[in-house]
Amino acid sequence: MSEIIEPLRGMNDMLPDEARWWNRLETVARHVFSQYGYREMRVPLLERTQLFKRAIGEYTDIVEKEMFTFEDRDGQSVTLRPEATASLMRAAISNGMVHNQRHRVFTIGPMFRGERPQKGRYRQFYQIDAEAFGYDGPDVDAELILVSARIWKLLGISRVRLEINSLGTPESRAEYREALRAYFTAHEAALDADSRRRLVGNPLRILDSKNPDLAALIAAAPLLTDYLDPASREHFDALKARLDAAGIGYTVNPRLVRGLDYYSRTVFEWVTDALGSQNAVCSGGRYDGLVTQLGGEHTPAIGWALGMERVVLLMQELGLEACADLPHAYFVLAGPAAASRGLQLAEEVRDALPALRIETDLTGGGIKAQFKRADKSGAQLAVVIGEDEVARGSAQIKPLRGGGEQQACPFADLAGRLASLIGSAAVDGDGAARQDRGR
RNA sequence: GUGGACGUAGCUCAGCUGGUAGAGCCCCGGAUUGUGAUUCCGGCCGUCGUGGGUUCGAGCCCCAUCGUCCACCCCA
Repeated sequence: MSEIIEPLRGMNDMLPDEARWWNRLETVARHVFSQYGYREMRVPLLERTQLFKRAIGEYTDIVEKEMFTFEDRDGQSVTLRPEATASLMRAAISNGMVHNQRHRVFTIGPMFRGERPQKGRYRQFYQIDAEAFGYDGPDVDAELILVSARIWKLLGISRVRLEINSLGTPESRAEYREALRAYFTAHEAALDADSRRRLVGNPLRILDSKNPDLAALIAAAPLLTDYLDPASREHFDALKARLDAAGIGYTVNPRLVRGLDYYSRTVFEWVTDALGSQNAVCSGGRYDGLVTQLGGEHTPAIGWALGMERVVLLMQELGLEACADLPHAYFVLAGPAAASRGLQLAEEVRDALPALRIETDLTGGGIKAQFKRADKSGAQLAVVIGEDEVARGSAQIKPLRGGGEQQACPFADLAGRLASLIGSAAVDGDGAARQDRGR
């Protein structure tokens, strides 16, 4: 045997039991997107490094130290996308979608960031991204938040809280940045090393510090809200009114600044207290200047990204349900003739009841062993087909959970009998269910 | 990138002050003839993360390395 090849740090394999949760989340998200007219878009995972530098900002942590960047065969610098918005907007520009047009889109897929892994933070991680471009009013800001809120609602997620803020225009933000820099420079002695570093690069990020020693100093710092230009303030007030009208609870967090340079005006973040340190499950904001930065015509835009592993973790923590994938019926097939006839019967049942999950025993082993597997599979019913059954043209159906007697069922009635035994809910197709393989 | 904890069978873990490894689960088979989940019996499973070092001897000590987890940082 050769040496076993291990996966890379922070790269995870997703096994079937885990994937059930992801499927549930993705199914719900796709459903909600279709309800609101958001259409799917898929873009490359690999882009020119320059795209991310220009979009996210040269001096952000992501670009400075977290990107997977390397040279391709032609010696050109390429990067595995650390987030989706830049790629999506590049694609929108490349394909002429921003010339006096409006679009609402979403994409689902992996992102890559070379951070030290911990709970809810991995080097390859998955996001669901929603973006709307071509709309400049606060209505679209509200709609995007409603889309995310509806995903929580359908999933049954609680313990998430919405925080919102407005960053204003780049000009008012610059003015505020200088005010902050002046304030913190005056108190530089009280700052920790990280904050001193941020004082030079991006003083707004000091506001995000988790250091309790800095809490008082930060609380007394100038407020972004006081520097907001009138148009941004009006926009923000209108968004709040929309949210109030829709019954979406939120708190205004004047210290919410976000880490990507391209944001302007509205920013928001859904946070949870159930996941430890990585508490942001979905966040985003408006990026009206990005398209121009990427060489397109001025196009207002806004979007959010939802961290799929964080939401899955939250679903599990809250005891919610995943997609059911346990078979409804398990076919026990004893003997060569039965194996062949059984597969054929299973096909007929699948034709008649498309939502039913049927697992056939493919081992050709003894009946006892097959029954053990039938039980282990979690199926509700075992359908037994052996030599006798084939000769008689009638299967035996045995309930494996709860009560009920084993009964004979002519092959011709199999689909109908299974449908009535299993129940219409399951036969019609069920989205989510608790799975108990045992009792 | 910084700090701390950890890394023993497929899984969860035990292994006392160093003397060349155990349990439960899982899996396979059996407890008379075609029926599971309970019970009983039997079987399979390990280069003790990896590489060095100390020692007569290391899973237990030392160093390095890789990985996991938690926090910082960052952010989804």
